[in-house]
Order: sequence, then C-alpha cells, then structure tokens
Amino acid sequence: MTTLRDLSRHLGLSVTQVSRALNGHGDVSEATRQRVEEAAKKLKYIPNIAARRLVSGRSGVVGFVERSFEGVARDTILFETVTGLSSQFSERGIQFVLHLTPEDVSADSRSILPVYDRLSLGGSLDGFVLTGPRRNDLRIRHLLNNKIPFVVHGRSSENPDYPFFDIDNYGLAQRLTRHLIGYGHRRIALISGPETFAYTQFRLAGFKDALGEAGIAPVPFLIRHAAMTEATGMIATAQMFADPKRAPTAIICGNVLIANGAYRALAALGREVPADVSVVAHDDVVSPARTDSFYPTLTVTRSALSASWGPLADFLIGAIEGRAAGEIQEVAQVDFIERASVAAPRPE
Amino acid sequence: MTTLRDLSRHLGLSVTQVSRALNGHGDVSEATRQRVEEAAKKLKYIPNIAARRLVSGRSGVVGFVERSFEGVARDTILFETVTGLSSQFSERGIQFVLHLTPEDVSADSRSILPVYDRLSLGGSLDGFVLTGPRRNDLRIRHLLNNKIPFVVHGRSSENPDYPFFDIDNYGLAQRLTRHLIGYGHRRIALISGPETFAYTQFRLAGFKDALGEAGIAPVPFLIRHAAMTEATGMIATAQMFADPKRAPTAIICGNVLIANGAYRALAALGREVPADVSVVAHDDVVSPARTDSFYPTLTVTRSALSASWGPLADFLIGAIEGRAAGEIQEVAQVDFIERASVAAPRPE
DNA sequence: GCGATAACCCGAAACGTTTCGGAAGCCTCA
DNA sequence: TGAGGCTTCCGAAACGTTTCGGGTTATCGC
Repeated sequence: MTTLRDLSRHLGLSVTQVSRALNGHGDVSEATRQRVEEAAKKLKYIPNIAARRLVSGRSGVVGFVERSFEGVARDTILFETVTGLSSQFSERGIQFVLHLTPEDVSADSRSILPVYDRLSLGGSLDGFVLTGPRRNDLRIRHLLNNKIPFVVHGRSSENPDYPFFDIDNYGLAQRLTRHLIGYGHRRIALISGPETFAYTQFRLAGFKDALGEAGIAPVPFLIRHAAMTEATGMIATAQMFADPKRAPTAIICGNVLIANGAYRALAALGREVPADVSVVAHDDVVSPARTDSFYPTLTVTRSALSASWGPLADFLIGAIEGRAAGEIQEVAQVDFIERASVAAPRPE
Repeated sequence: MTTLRDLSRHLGLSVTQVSRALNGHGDVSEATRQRVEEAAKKLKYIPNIAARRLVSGRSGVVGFVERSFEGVARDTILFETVTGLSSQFSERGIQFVLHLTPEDVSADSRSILPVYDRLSLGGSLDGFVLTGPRRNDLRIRHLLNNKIPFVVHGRSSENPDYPFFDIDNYGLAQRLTRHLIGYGHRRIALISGPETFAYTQFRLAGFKDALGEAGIAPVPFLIRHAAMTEATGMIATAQMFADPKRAPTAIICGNVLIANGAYRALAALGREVPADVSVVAHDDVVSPARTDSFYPTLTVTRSALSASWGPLADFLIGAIEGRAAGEIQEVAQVDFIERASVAAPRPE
C-alpha cells in the first residue's frame, strides 16, 4: 500500500503539497500537479479512507432505515430503491447501507427516531435518505431538529425547507383530469394510494382543482384510497360499478398496478375500454407492471422512478457538505403519453 | 462527542487504561474497569470508528458484488440475501454493502474479478460474501490467490479449503430418492437447477447414488436442469408425460416453485397426486411459494435459507480475523417432513 | 531485608490524511 | 529600494484510537 508519505519522498515534495495537488487545491503549480498525478498513478496510490474520515469527521457512509417486517424481501419498490441508491452513491465514492431495524420495535412510528440518532451520533453514518413522507412527518422534524443531514424522496408540504426530490404529483393529477374533462367526462373516479402519504394529498388536490375549473364537484364515492395494488384496482372498480347510476365514465389510476386491476374488473363487468369507460394512470416505470402490455394501450403520465436516485444522491451529498436547502431541491415534471384508453363518454 | 481523552480526564486515568478497560484487555483491575464502564455509559461514549479503523487497518465494511442486470430489482432471492446479511452484519457492528457493477461489463464472468481487487485494495472493504458458486469458480480462485477474505454460501467442491456455509445437498437428494424408492418407485424424475451451479451437481450425485443402491440405472430423459421457476416445473413435467410409456411415477423437484409447476402440469394432465404420481421437493422456505398452500400437502426436505445469514456473517468475520478455514465451515443438515404427496406407484 | 514476581498503570508512538500558519522567492509598483 | 502582493511551498499539529515498551508499587519467598 502506497501512502502520501511514499509519494512525497518519491517526488521530493512535502506531504502537504502532494495532498493538495491530489485534491485539486489552489496552492500548487500546474507542473507539480502533473508530476504528482503521474506518480500517484504509477505507484497505484489509493487514499486511505479511514484516515481521511478521521480528520474530516465524516464516515463516507449514508443510510436508509426501514423497519424490517415479514415479507420485506418481497417489497419490489424497496429493492428498486436500494439497488438504485446503492449504484448512484457508489459512483460518487460513498457507501450506501440499508439498515433494517428489528421488527419487534413497536408499530408506533415514533420509535424509529432513536435509530437515526444512534447511527448518526456514533459517526457511522453521515446522512439519510427518506422515502414515503407523511403530511407531518415525524422523522423529518426530528432530523431537522437534530441537524442530521438527510434528503427526502417526495416532500411533506408544498415548499419545504429541506432537501428533496419529488415529481409534480399535483400537476400530473391535474393534467390527467383535464385530459378526461377535455373529452367530455364529468363523472371521473380517482383510485390512489393511502391517504397518509403526502403525495396522495397532492394528487387529490390536483384532481379537485381540475374538476373545479370545469365546475364539477368532486364525488366522495368516486375517490378511493388504498394500497397501490392490482387488487385495489379491481375492488375499487367493482364497487364503483355496483350501481350503474353512480358509476364513473372515466377512471384515474394512481399507478399501473391499479390500472391493471381496473382493466381486469372492467373486462369482467363487460365494459369496454375506452368505449364504455376511459382509463388513465400515472406510470412510474417500475418493474412488474409493464404499461405496454395493456390492451387497449394506456394513456399515462410518466416519470421513471429510476430517474430519482441520481438527484437524491447529489442532494444528500450537498446536504452533508452544508449546502443551503434551496439549492438542493427539485420537482421533476412528468411526461404525458396519449394512447388509446380514452374516448368521449357514451351519451346518456 | 466524548472521546477516550475526555473519559481519561474525567476519571484521572490514562487514555491507555481507559482503552484497555473498555476493550476487555487483561492489564486492568476489576475496580477500574467498573468505574470506566460506568463513566463511558454516563458520558455516552461511542468509539470513533474511523480512528479505530485507521490503526487496525480495516474498514469495518464487507460487501456483496452482483452484476447489475435488467430486472435485478425483481430478484427476490437476491433481496432476501441482502436484507438477511444486512441485518446479521449490523448486529455484529459491521456494515454490509451491496455493490452492483454496471451492466455494461461484458458477460464474461472473468470481468468481475477486478471489481473485488479495487474494492478490497483501496481498503474500503474487508471481505466479501459469495453466492451461487460454480464447479470451478473463478472468483473463489482469484480471492484465494490474492488473499482477500471471503465466505461462500455453498461450495464449489466437496471439501474446500475456504470458509463456507452450505446445506447437505447430496444428502437431501439422496434422502428424497430413498424415500421414493422405499415406496416402490423405480421410474423417478429429477427436476433441478442449472447444471453450472455446484449444488446442482451435488444433488445429482445424491440422486444417482441412491438409485444405484437400489440397482436402478438413471434415465437421462427423466433428469432436467433449468432455471428454478414454476414454468420449468410445468414444462419439464409436461414433456416427461408426453409419452406415457416413458413417464415417471415420481418426481423430485429442486425447489417449491418447480413443485408448484409440476402440480399444475399434473392437474392439467389429469394425473392425481399421489395416486398416479408422487411428488417431493426441497423447500428452502423462501417467500412467494409457500409449501403449505399445496394440495395434497407436499413431502419435502427443508432448510430455511434465512438460517444461513448468521453463520455466513460469523464465518466472514472469522476469515477477516485470520482464523483457519477449517474452523469456519459448516454443512447444515436438512429436515425431512413427510406429508401427503407420496404413495406407492400404481401397479403396471 | 533483598531479589523476584505479579498486578496495575502510564507515556509516547503510530496509523495516513487534511489543514493552519508561516515562509521563501519573485514580481510589481510607487 | 523597499513595501506589498502573488505564487508555491513546507513543518507541525490535529483527528481518536490501539499498542509497545517500560515503570511503579505491593507481595512473597527466602
């Protein structure tokens, strides 16, 4: 193993200068920088992270805390998150660890807070990635209070004062709703995720505002919140069509799984898409439910979940380095892809 | 943040003694040890890992290298592995990182070797966990040659000279085969995993040896190797029953997914389990395919995959600490659970 | 009462890096 | 000519831990 010391002796320079040269500091002439870099390459110098961390006071490791539960290993979204963040952070020279807290921790979400303290105070973790924020998320408040760096995938309020990466959930719901209204629909259903998540609230607001623009009052019966699964899509659709008089002429689905369920329910109910019922969805391009296997093809807003890991990594690193929250926030716009699942409603 | 220095001042002791007391070394009286420990607790002393690592020369991080591929996020076994190892290592004060190499690395498995070098030479990783060993696994030879600590889940040969944790694949195949022979079966099929994996070879050997004991010659037509999926079970079963004269009276399935496929194929073919065909399997108790949802209930050998993460963690830590390979190896026995899927074959 | 032994303790060095404060050499401008 | 400012460099300290070599007592056997 070659050290800075070895390099400095080999070059007839001080350790200081070698360090500064390698780290691109100002105080070193272009000529020596070249020399140093060549020597470093030739002697296969690899900086010792432990030493670097000892002086910087940082560990070079960031984490993601998740409560372990029966079946955690089947959570595709979680795994997508882990693999995505793993790759992005390691490209940036930082290690990413998944920390599973034992499941015997009480279900009270407050009980997860000390885990963050323990991991960060020991100096073993420099920061955290949070996902699935609630409207008033305890974790966020706790981390802010304790000045522990973090970044959120999503956000808990409109204009938060912490780093985050989110998609425009309000906008996509508004867009899908307007699209349907443009075709003449007025009885529009929304099947979305659990109410506790903040993004669900944003989507609901976008939906309602778009309805409002057209002078349509939202109908509670046509608004459903549940887990984002195919079963949810089937059940919600089936229930809304139990009484034909109350049934919607169009359905907005929170994701592709729900849309899949809706399609299957509609097929079973003998309703045709889009002749009888129009269907749209938001597609986050995540594994098992492929939007291109739909018949008829599905009109969607789209934004790949996988596009968020890079910005999240950048922002967390920024947060650790002390950048202002305002500089490390992004609301990504979504694509709108018009396909064959929307038509004008049947005349009454 | 409290340091050893703070503690030593607070106690009127030297830093040396405090360190030795906390680490349980010999040279310190019981009384002071008590005092030190209390003070440490009171002042919330947490050792600085970076400093510890700087002097020990180790990073305290171990890794798992996997080639990233389209759909890596859907690989349940991989995720089970990651979550299991994550938990076990973090309980032991060690961090576990999943390192996904970019998928543009050529498919040649040799190309993954430099990744290990890079990660370990830089001092960022102390050791590795390997899974799915082949018969002559390049990675194993490479790590041995370069004296990089590792542990293998499985093994590439009967009595290897490196740390590993494996189940008795030879024994379980032998056991299942003998069980069927005991009921009078002679035309026994084996549907197992891809040939390249070492464990497949062990199972094949156990199967053949058990047949040999009974004077039965193995029939190549009844031995199938393919991915361990439900589809494999269906297809292999369907093909073996294409010509009734060549069909088996019993099937040994490599895992529960295959057994599930076999059950479905047999149902479609109008064969009853166990009256027409007996079925047994090995159950590694992994998520989606639950053995208890079988009808009739399935006779299996069983060993939970989840039981391997603990020993693997222990063994890798042992390897890093320089323990001899012989002390950190284990072949776990499997359970045999007799249920309702086996009966005597129909008389010809 | 003396040397040996054991039990307990300490100072200082080491790990490899970053950074602070200063210093030498050179140039510029008055 | 000399004050001031760049540019380029260096020594030394610091980060917090472990460990090596040695030191001080007290005890014990003779």
